[in-house]
Amino acid sequence: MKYRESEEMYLETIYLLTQKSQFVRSVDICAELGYSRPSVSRAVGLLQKREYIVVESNGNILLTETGKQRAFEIYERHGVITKVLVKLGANEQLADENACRIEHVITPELFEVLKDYLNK
Amino acid sequence: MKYRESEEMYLETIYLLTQKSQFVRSVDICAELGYSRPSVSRAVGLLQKREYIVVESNGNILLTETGKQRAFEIYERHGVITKVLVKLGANEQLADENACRIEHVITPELFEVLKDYLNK
DNA sequence: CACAAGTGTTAGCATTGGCTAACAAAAATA
DNA sequence: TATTTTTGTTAGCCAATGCTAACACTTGTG
Repeated sequence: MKYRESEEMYLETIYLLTQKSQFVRSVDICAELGYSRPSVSRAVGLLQKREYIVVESNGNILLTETGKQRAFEIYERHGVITKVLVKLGANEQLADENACRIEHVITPELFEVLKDYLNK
Repeated sequence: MKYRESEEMYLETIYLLTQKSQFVRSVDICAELGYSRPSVSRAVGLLQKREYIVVESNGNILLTETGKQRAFEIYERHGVITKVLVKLGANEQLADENACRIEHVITPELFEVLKDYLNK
């Protein structure tokens, strides 16, 4: 039904954490997002069911190919939007904060427009 | 808890409908938003409880001062965002569609930045 | 080894916000 | 006038998503 904003945040977070540590556990996501363990636990379960991640027996969380792809898309959107906002006059912090919200709602077509804008 | 996106959509819709017809009933909102009567009925009840609208005995819906203010803010955000997106290269339709989503999530600070961008 | 701390899960609550089914009242039409 | 249509409401379903309380298992340390 909805665009599942929270799912995207979880994926993006896992992607970012994977960049820096190889080992990502539920509790790391809690720390990063500031959510409770039960909330993250359930979200992780859903991501698993939707085959975006695999959870190893030791608790290590890995992105599947699909998950990686999806996560990267979001990460990329985030970067592009941030740069656009900075170009429009926002400071880094403001741009980043708003990119974080906008990244979940724009259409793919608009994303293309924004990319073109950056490259021109 | 959340930014109550749907509340904003309802307010904006009522505002727009008011512009063209003076008389706005629940069923008009249904038509405009494509939601069911019960959904709109509940939303109207909430807007009333929150004192953004008044519903007359004949079913006519009026924005209160607060509601008008709030609705106009959203409407204004919508316009500004649309213009910005067009300036960045989106066509009218795409810009409008995305403005509709973005308008609910950006911070007031970013809105100021966007306004400045348009006026420079 | 024993207890404490860390980590994950289960159960269950709350809110937002869409829906259908079904009913009631008002308005329009035959 | 009588029937149909329109409109609004009530009841209750469902998914997403946050939370706390409480339990269990693992790990690490005195």
